[in-house]
Amino acid sequence: MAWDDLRTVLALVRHGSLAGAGAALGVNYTTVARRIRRAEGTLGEPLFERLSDGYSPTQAAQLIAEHAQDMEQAEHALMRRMKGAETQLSGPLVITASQLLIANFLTPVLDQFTSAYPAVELRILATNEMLDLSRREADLAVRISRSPGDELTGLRLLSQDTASFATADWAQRISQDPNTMIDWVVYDATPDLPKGVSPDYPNMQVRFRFDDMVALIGAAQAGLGVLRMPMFLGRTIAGLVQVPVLPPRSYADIWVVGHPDVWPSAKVRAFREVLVSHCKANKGLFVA
Amino acid sequence: MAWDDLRTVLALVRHGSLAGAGAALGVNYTTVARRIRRAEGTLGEPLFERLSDGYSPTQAAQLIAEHAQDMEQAEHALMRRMKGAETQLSGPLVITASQLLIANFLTPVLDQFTSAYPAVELRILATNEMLDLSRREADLAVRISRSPGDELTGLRLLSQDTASFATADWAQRISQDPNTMIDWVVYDATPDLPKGVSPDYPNMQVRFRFDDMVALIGAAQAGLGVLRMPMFLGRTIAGLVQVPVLPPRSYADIWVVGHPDVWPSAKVRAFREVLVSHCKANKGLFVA
DNA sequence: GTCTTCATGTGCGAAAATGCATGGATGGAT
DNA sequence: ATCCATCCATGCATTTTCGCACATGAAGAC
Repeated sequence: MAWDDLRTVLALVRHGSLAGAGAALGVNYTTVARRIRRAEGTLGEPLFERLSDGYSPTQAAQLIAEHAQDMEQAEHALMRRMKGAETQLSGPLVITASQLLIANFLTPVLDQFTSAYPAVELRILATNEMLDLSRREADLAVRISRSPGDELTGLRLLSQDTASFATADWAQRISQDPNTMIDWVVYDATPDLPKGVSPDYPNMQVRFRFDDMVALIGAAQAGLGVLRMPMFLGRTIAGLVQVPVLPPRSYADIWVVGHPDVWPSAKVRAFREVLVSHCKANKGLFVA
Repeated sequence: MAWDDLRTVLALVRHGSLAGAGAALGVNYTTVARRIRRAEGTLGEPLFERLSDGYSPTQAAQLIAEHAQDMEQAEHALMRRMKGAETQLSGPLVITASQLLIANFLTPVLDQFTSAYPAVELRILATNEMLDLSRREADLAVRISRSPGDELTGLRLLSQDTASFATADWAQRISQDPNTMIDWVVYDATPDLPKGVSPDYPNMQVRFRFDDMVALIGAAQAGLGVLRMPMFLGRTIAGLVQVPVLPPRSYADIWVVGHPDVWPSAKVRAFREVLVSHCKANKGLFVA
């Protein structure tokens, strides 16, 4: 039994269509179709029902997918360990962090790192998604969370507070009349007003909800309302000043996390060192 | 990373030479060389040192082999489970048992089974080696042992005794004069005289040792001495009769064992049924 | 010393796998 | 009702992979 055919079956079970599986495997979809046919011939058993809207796996294909998944895990473990054993400071390195963390705090780290190690091909994945470090979607992640997560190694970089920010216009209005109606712009995931608002400001309402933090910041910059955000963001972003509506409040820590297999790699360690020193030097930015 | 290349690395680490690995994989050895070169190119790292007497794996190759072994286990598990899920009574079925058990007791089972299920391509591995049922070297094994073994399912088929056998000539000589010198021919693995010999025969010596049971039987048939063997064998083999030198003694049971994944297969079950009924019908052959 | 055996590299032609383009079917949005 | 996106099957040209034959080098048997 060809192992690559097993992998192809897994991809097709996962994606449900030849095109999807082909894209995932980096081959033309006709190749997927042919490999499936070959596997069916080898096993003497149909693996998929050809439906008008895609391939539907039979029980046999599901069984294959189940075990091919184990094989895939072994492959990932292998790749992680090979990465972790690397000693040279060249070649690819993949880092992930949230868009805002990168844009507003980490750029000096990237600058310093690529200057120090020009042979490393650094790739940045600026996304809010939690990439799977076990599957090598990234080598190292900077994350805001309460703990590094299962089966990952982590280093606590920073403690941080959140506070409320708005345009200078709002700041002036609020200071002149604490009873004025204060508009909030909030993130979708937090449906209510932030907890811990000061009792000195009795009139508040949620004016807009956004599902995107960048858009939210834009709204605040445009004067649409007050926004709760991490201290470092409010201090960094142009056009916003802190307002006393929400007193500073401790928030989740910032960590650098990686898979223990990958952790010892020379490149990963080098990046960590630059990162840690930059964080130490800028501790004050994050707390009230 | 191509999974089949990982498998090729594993094979080469295991066998140490292109030719050996090629034979194990069922491909030409030049193909092995090329796949290794390709894998080295993909990983950007040498995997083997080319020595005059073969390929010597680097640490990276050993790491690959380690994980490819996990992948192989997953493959074996898959194949076992697919086999176990088979419901049709056709196609290949592999049985293993010792040479002597097959030649002297199991032939009626084979006859009956192939008559009842002519579409099954039955393959017999008549060997004394303990084949690895987890690796699908066989689907079912008839074994003489005290237990079915780790992670295998088993069914106790028969209890059996051993006793001493020799030519009629020897039998007569012994009965005429219990004090005559009695020669033994013994199996290599049991260096001493069998335990439990009757005190009625004081003069005994080991005359020959053999490393092969068939040769041993030939020696006994040629009158070279007395041989301890399972009851059913002594009774079945021409030219030998039981002699009272070694009173019948209980020996290890006969089991049919298989991997639990494969056990439910229709073919495996069908064979088991024929086997069990033949054993039940011939229970008496095995005990004194 | 020579011969045999077992090991690896290389070049060439056959075979297999792959990508691309075309054609056809289905279901949902407009 | 129509258009469009998405899916699949097939045929053809190209690329890649593979097996075979031949050459070579080292180590052990006689």
